[in-house]
Amino acid sequence: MKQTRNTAAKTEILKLINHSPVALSHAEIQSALNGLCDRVTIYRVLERLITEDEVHKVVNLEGVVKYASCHSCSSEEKHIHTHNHAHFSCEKCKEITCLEDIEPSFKVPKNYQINEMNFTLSGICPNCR
Amino acid sequence: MKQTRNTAAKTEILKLINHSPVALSHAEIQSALNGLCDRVTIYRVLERLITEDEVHKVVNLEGVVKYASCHSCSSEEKHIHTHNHAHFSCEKCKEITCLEDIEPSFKVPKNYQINEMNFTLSGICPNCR
DNA sequence: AAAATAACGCAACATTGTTGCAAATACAAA
DNA sequence: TTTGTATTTGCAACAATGTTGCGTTATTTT
Repeated sequence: MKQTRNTAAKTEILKLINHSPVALSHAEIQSALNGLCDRVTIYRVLERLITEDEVHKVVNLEGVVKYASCHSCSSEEKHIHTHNHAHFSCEKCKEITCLEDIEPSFKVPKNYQINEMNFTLSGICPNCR
Repeated sequence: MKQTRNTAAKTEILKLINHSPVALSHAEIQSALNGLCDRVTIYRVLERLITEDEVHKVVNLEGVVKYASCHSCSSEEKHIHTHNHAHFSCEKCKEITCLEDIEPSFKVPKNYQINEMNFTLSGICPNCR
């Protein structure tokens, strides 16, 4: 197993994501970092944070990739880490928030092996009404 | 209201999507068309087909945008057209299929106005097992 | 047939994401 | 503290995807 190191970039990016109530895009992280590190480094740090289960990736209805913290996921079960909670994508402010307490139920179709799910609702968030 | 015309490109693209059991990406459509029209035209035709409710857009877990036909959506209710059915995204063959008969249920959170949903399950499809 | 308008092709550009490689650095061990 | 080494970084270059402007072509209406 490859050892992973703590660097300024990683610390700052994780802090940003953890302190944000909404999921952040790569572009948003980059401009928030204000030139702290290279564009490419951000991609690589995000990749690392995902494999370390510190962060998860969400895609909104338009296909924009965003990153959110995993503070809702208990650390004890990180080895079976999944992100099977719903997300909300606001059509107005384009923000993505985690809806932790909504657990959708559905009938599993035969012959399909389900490993992950992406359940994103979109519309207008409380702030934009 | 802007008038819309039937062109060779539009006819062929719609035929492709309607005859495909899986959702198609822009790249897949382009190579299937074999140079019938320009890359940009495909984007514009797809846009048109979406506003005409002939086609809908799906995004898989990796953020790849695909297009699927709307034959499952009854034409009478096109003015209240939504695509609230689930999709399945195979991790192996990367194909997206519509799971028409799965209607997920969930508790609607307060203060959120929900207009659309994207419910994508991913894993291994019957063909890849 | 002429006028109006929708669709197209092309070129140019923007954004997002990836890869290779040499230089910088974090961190454990001496 | 210094040293050794694997990890991380920056840079440059590239690929894929999507958008826009504009002059030309095609379709529809009158």
